Amino acid sequence: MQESGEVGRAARGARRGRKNPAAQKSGARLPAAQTPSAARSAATPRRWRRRKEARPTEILEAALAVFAERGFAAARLDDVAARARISKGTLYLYFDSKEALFKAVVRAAIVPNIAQAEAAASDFPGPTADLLAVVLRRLGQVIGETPIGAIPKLMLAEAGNFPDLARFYLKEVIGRGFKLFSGILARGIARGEFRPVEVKDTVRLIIAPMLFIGLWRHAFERHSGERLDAPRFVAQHIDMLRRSLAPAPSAEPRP
Amino acid sequence: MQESGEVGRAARGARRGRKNPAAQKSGARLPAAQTPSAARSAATPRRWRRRKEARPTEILEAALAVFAERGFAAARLDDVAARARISKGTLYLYFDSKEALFKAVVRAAIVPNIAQAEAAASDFPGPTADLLAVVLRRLGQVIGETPIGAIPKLMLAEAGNFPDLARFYLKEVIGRGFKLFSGILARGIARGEFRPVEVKDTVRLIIAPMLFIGLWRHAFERHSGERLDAPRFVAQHIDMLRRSLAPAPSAEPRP
DNA sequence: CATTAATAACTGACTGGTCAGTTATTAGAA
DNA sequence: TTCTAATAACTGACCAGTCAGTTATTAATG
Repeated sequence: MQESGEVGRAARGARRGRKNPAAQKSGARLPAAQTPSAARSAATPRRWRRRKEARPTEILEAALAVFAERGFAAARLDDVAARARISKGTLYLYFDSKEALFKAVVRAAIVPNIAQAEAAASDFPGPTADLLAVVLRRLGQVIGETPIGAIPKLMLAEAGNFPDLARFYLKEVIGRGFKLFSGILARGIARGEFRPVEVKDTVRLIIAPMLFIGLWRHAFERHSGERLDAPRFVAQHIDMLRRSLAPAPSAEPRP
Repeated sequence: MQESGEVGRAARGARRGRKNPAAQKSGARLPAAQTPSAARSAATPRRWRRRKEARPTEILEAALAVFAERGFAAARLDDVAARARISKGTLYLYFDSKEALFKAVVRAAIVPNIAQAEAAASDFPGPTADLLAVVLRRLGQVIGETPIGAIPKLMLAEAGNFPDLARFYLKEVIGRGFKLFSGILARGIARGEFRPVEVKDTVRLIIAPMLFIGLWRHAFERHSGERLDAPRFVAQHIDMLRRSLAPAPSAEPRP
C-alpha cells in the first residue's frame, strides 16, 4: 500500500521537460480544418463558451450522477466531464482532484438539507407524532425523488477509503440528523405523547428505513421489477411508529 | 550471462535472470541466502506448502476482508493474496478473475445462511411473534458478529457495476429473505396474532434495521465512538414490532 | 532406504491497458 | 491586443492478469 494522505501533491509542478511536441508525427497530415480561423464563418458551430458561474453546479450534478452509478473508485472523470459537457481539463479548473470533487458533491448535496430540516423542526407547534411525520415525509421526498438519495450509498461504500470524509459525514450529517430525531423523541416523551423508549436505538430504528429507500432505489431497483413507492412506504413507517411509540394504552393512567 | 552465483549454482540455483535485472531499482529483494539447498536443514522454514484443500476458503476469507474494507474496485488482489499468505499467481489457480472471486465470496457467505434460516422457520410451533424474534435475533448475530455482515454493503456499492451479480443477489438473497419474512407475517395475520398490515412494505420495515447493523458496523463504526450493541438494538426492534403488529387491543376480542 | 523422475502447487517479475492528473495550445471575451 | 476559459494530447502510476521458472510432494526405481 502507499500513501494515505489527503489531497494529492502540490499543484503546479513545473517538472517534466517535454520532448518536442511538434516533431513527433512529422509527416502526419494536419487534421481536417486547414485554415486556422477564416473558414468557420458561415454556420458558426461555437466550440465552447465561457460559463464560469454555471460550471461548478453543473459539474457537481454530473459528478453525483456518475458517482451514484459507479461508486467513487470506478467512476471516470472523463465520464463526469462528458456528462457536464466539458473536457476533463476543465474539471481541474474548478476542483483540485477527484477526491476534492467527491467531497464537494457530498457537501453540496447534504448540508443545505440538514439545515433546512433543523429549522423546520425547531418551531413546530402541534403533536410530536405529527412533527415526526412531517420530517419523515420530507426526508422521504428528498431521498426518494432527488439524486441526493444516492449519497448515503456512496458514503457507505467509500467510508473505508476516505476516513476524513467519513468523519465529516458522521459529524455533519449523521450527528446532526441523530440530534434532530433525538430531540423530537425527547419532546414526545417529555410531553407524555410517547412512551419512554431508549432513545439512541430508537432513533436508529427510525432512520434505517429512510436509508433503505435510497439504497433500494440506487442499488437494486433497476435490476428488479420491484418498485418502491416511497410515500406509501414512509406512510407505513409512520403508522408503525405511531403505534410502537404510543404510551401504554390500558395499563398506565396519566399521572 | 548470470555470473553472480558464487556457490554452486548447480541445479537449484537462482536462475531468475530475467531480461533486464537492473532496470527496476524498486524493492527487489535480493535472493536472500546463499546456499539454496544446504542451508535449509536446521530450522526448516519452508517457503510454502501445498495446501490445495485449504486454499479456497482461506482466499475467500481474505477476499471478504479486503473487499469489505475497500470495496470491489479499490481492492487490490495483491492485498488479498498477502492476507491469504500466498502469491497473486496462486489466486488465479483457484479463481478465474477478480470478478469471479467477488461472486464466489458473496455466494459462499450468503447461501448457507439463507437456507438455514428457511429451515429453522419452517417448523416453528409457538406464537408467530416469537418466531419473528428468533429469526431476527439469529440474523442479528450473523450480521453483527461475523464478517458476513459486510456483504450487504458490498452488494449495495457494486450492484451498479455487476448487473448479473446484482440479479443473483436479488434472487437468492433478497428474494428468499423477503419470502421468509412474508411467510412469517402471513402466518401471524392468518392466526390473528398480527393485525392485517400491508405485507410488502412491512417486510421492508422489518429488514431495514437489520441491514443497518451491517452498514453501521462496516462503514462507520470505526470512525465514530458510537458502538452499536447489536443484540440490544435487535431487542428494541423486536419490541417495537410486537407493539406495532399487535391487533387493535381494545376493539377486537378473540372469537 | 536412498535416488531419481514426474507432477502439481506455487511464485513473482513482467506486460498491457486504464485513468487521474498535467500542460502546451487554441479560441472566446474584453 | 491581452487575458483567460477551455481544450486535447500527453504522461506516469497503478494494477489485473500472465507465464516462465521454482519448489514441495509423490511415485517409481535401484
